[in-house]
Amino acid sequence: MDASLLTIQPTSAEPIYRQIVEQLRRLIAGGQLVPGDLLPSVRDVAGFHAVNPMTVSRAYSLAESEGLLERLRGRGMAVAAITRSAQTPGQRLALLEPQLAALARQARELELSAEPVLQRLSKLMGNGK
Amino acid sequence: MDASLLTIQPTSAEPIYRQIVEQLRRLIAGGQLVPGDLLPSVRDVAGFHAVNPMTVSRAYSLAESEGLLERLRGRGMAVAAITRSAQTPGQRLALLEPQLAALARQARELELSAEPVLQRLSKLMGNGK
Amino acid sequence: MDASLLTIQPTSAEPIYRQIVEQLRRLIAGGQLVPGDLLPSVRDVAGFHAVNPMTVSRAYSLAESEGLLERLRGRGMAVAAITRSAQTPGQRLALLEPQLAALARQARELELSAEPVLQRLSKLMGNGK
Amino acid sequence: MDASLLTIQPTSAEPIYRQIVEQLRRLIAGGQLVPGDLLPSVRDVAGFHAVNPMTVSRAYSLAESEGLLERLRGRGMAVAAITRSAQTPGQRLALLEPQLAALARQARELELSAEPVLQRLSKLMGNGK
DNA sequence: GTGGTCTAGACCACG
DNA sequence: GTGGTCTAGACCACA
Repeated sequence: MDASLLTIQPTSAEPIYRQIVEQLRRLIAGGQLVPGDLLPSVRDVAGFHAVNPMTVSRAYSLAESEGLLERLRGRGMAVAAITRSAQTPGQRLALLEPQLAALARQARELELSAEPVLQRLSKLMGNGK
Repeated sequence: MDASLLTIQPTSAEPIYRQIVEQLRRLIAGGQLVPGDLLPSVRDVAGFHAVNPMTVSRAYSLAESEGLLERLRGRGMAVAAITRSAQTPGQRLALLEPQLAALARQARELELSAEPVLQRLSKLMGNGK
Repeated sequence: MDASLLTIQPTSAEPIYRQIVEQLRRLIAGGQLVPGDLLPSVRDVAGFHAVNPMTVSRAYSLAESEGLLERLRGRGMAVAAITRSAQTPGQRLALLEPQLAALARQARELELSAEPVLQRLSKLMGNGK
Repeated sequence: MDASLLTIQPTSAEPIYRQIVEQLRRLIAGGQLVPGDLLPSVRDVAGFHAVNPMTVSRAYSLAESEGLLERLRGRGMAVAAITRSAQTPGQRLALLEPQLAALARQARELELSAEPVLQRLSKLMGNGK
């Protein structure tokens, strides 16, 4: 598990710590990181990507507080065994409500009808899934 | 052209001034605002939405510097004549692409299938439209 | 003397009233307007160029206070008989000092040497004059 | 890179924030600021020139939106990598054209011949340079 | 430490 | 009436 696992774009509008957390979230959800996997150390990641160690540390801490990672004292951070998927699909959908409402409003401002928007979104989501 | 034209969410992560600029961009692209239309005055918008006039002014100035609006001295701000309104629906849909992509990504992270998300969005958009 | 004598660009960054004053100054300096000439009425100018009569009036008043124009009661505004050219050339050059200093500073910021700047200015001034 | 890099004239008709943006544009075009150079912090500039930090911030933001500067989060603002510095002297001279034209016009209005104006400017620029 | 955003309130320029 | 500029000061996000 080396530091090159992560991709960081320092010029992006998205904060670096959030880039890391989001990537971890995806890597875990996608199975590229499985429970128990050890993450590269803060120092390694910071050195490899030339970012502030505090930023990496902050990302790890945030991921830990979300239950994505767990701290193994003396060994580092590892992917947590506990998953968040215990929530019901309805609860998870509810988390998207603000984004969905914003999207609906924006489409209305653009005088777009529902059909093309839904079609495009469907495509982006891989509608077979 | 009254101040209720704009929607402002003070609690959003997006800065107020940018919410305004983005909305103007969409309203113009969608043709709800056409070249020459006079916008509500800075003071009207500020009063109506209970925000600081300078915040609105900043939005208008930015929109002007982007070529969206033009100043009619002593009369206010108007939708610029040289504007890329009257876009095709496809071009307008493209303006939503980042939001759609983000939504798709988030749904994937939440392990949500396309169907319930599309259904909810469809309802929010008034799917008959 | 009709209203078409003046050119007004409402979209210019230069205030309308100043556009008018500056044009009057030039027209008088250039001899196109000679002392005694009657100017078009405020109402004519305002109507012809679709600007606010108050703006034209303000310009005329300003020109009057500068000694460019004089008010002939019941007849309107006329080019003043008194000229300002009584000043010595040295005094007039002194009026340009701030602009000259600013230009020198800007040229320095651009790492431009004196020669090309002087050459260009000379050309613009019609160096034979 | 200290705050004395910039010159601010609080009494000028040109807004302070624009004075800053224009100076940055020239300093970058002239090569005195090269891509990657870190600018003095908003607080330093504000303190040094006794202006409000927000005024400086506004200037930096504008310069960023123009592509002149880029934000290095947590470190400050730097001259953008994608920049049109290294211009030819001719291109740099062109940036002064509006000022030169205005000066020529004003000299003409003041009935000044080219010679004394050029002489004075030459002196101000240190004509040996 | 860095810049970003917002407020409250003043004053100015323009029409 | 319109928008523009600036100040003083607060709070936040990010590194």
